[in-house]
Amino acid sequence: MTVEEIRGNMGGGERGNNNYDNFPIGMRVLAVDDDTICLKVLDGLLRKCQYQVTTTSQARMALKMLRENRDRFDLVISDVHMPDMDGFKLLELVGLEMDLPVIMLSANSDTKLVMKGISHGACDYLVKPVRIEELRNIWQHVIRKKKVEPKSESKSNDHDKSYQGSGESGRGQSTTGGNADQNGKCNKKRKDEEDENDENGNDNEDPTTQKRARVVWSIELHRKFVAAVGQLGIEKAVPKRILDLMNVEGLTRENVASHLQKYRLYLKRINSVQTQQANYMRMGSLDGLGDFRTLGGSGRYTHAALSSYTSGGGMLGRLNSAAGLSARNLAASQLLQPSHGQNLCNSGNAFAKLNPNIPPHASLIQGISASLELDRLQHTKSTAHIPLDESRLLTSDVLGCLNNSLSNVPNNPMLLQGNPLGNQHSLNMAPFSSDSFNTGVNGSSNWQNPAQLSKFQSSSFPLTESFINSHLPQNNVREAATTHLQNSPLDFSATATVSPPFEDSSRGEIQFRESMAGAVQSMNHTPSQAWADNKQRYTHNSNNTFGNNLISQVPIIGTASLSNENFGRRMDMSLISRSDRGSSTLVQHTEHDKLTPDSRIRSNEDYLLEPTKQQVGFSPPGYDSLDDLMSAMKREQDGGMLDEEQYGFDNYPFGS
DNA sequence: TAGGTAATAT
DNA sequence: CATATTACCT
Repeated sequence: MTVEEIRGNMGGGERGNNNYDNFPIGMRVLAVDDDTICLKVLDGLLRKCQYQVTTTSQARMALKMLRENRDRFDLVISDVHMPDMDGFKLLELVGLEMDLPVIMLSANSDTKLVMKGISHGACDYLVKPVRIEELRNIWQHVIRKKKVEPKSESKSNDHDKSYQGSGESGRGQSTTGGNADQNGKCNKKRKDEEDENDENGNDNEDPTTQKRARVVWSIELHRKFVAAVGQLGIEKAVPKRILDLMNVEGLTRENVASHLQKYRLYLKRINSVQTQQANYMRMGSLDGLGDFRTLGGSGRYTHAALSSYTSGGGMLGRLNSAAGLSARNLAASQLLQPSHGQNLCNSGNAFAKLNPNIPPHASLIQGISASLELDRLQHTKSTAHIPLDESRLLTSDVLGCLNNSLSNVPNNPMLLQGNPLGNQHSLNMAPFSSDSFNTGVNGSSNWQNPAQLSKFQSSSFPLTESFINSHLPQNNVREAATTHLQNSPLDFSATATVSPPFEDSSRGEIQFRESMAGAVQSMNHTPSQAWADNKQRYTHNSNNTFGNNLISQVPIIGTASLSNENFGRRMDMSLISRSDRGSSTLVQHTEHDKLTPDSRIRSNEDYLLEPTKQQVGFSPPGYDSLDDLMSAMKREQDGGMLDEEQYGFDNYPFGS
């Protein structure tokens, strides 16, 4: 963005005597902190950066100043804890009313707070004491915002657009709705991709440009898409109608069609997973061979599975080999004993068996694991520690009982959002999935991630950090996911169910998100089995987060208590085993992990012993939302369950 | 013309 | 290599 553009975009108000020819210099910053010392320091630092600083120790005053003349400042940097007004409140109001970039400041680097800040629309979250280096770059938030602004398609879509749904009982589907304001603030949208800090001033933001930039299906966009599909009902969701419903300028029917194609593919895959479960259950074969043909979500994966079978030599063997990574570190690798392996799978089977009629849950769970998978996929990209074969191997074998085809899922976040939920569930799930989407995509090569996100990462944000940067072997992630899912699906459903009660949606979302993220992370840890190669960092924090959050949320379902206890126990163990673990390398830490196996197994057993309870707690009311998808799936499943051929989706209900 | 699917491009 | 785009067929 050029200086001129900045000028032009800078709200048009009188700039006073500001000179933007050397932009960052003179940027008008409003610093808010009730602690006058901090404020002073901050002021000093900001001035060192040659910003034009205004300070106030009262949030209300800050708000007043901002309201009086919203063009008076370019950026707000505010403490989180303030007596007269919560920093988040200020953040929210500012975001709502003047849409200035806001940077949160706090001595507390607690994950929750960071999450809350970012989720509420903060462009950045700085931890005190703030270093000047951090402040030197905050101007980029101003640029970023200004650049996103012009394109904002806000008004047309958000609330109003919905409900033109025909006879269809328009389900809730406020998926995006109000949050768009907050989130959108710092989220970049679709095609106006933007570069980080470049003062070069070479820009091309010419809206009239003919070249139809390839549509990037941002989370927002995808949400809309999903919302539209949900509204129409999966069966009636055809490109054109979706397009109408989405009401996104510049989007073509073709774009939607393409996305829909992918989406359907994705749905199928999910469905196939489900089928697999069923099949697996019926066949009950331990060697897994019989199922593999069935299990393959797609041709190539079937092959992969088969080949891995031959090389691995039977499921158990593979179980061992797959888990062998961790087995190294387990003195007595009990958890790799056949019996346990069997148990693991049986638990999955049991689960499936116990809940054959409650697909929604399955989907829920699969969704979660799929999200994990996305994470894994990313790791695959960025790290090449583990031979792909092995990870596959593990997928189809050890975890074959549940989610073998997940590795095939092209776009996992679809899963969670994918279900035409539209109601509270989607509300709850979406944030998580979008997060994982974000997270996942951030690391991918072709995604320009917003600065606040990268900042996010770099500021040691535990969850994100581990999500993005951990060099977790994919196997572990997956195994963890699956193991956990098999063992305590309840935790998730419970969590999801509990979320709504939170005061406001965004908060609920945040918490949910946290807990989910925590859960996910915990899954990484839970199986404990040393995960020797786990180079994760910042784990301690996240564990705390998880422990506090999830556990506090889950108990609503009475029957869940047992699981929760186990969960908690596992978390604790996780904490223990990790407490000493820094960012240094794995090998040395493996000793710690030896602590866990026993208890872990017991935990598993506990889970296994409680299938019925799980089931009970597992069928909360209000799953109507999932009906569309699920009924569709079910139909398909009923029709061709025993005929495996995952390829035979021609009769898939989504078809024309 | 629209939708679905497969091929191709990025 | 995954995913978006384009082409082609119904």
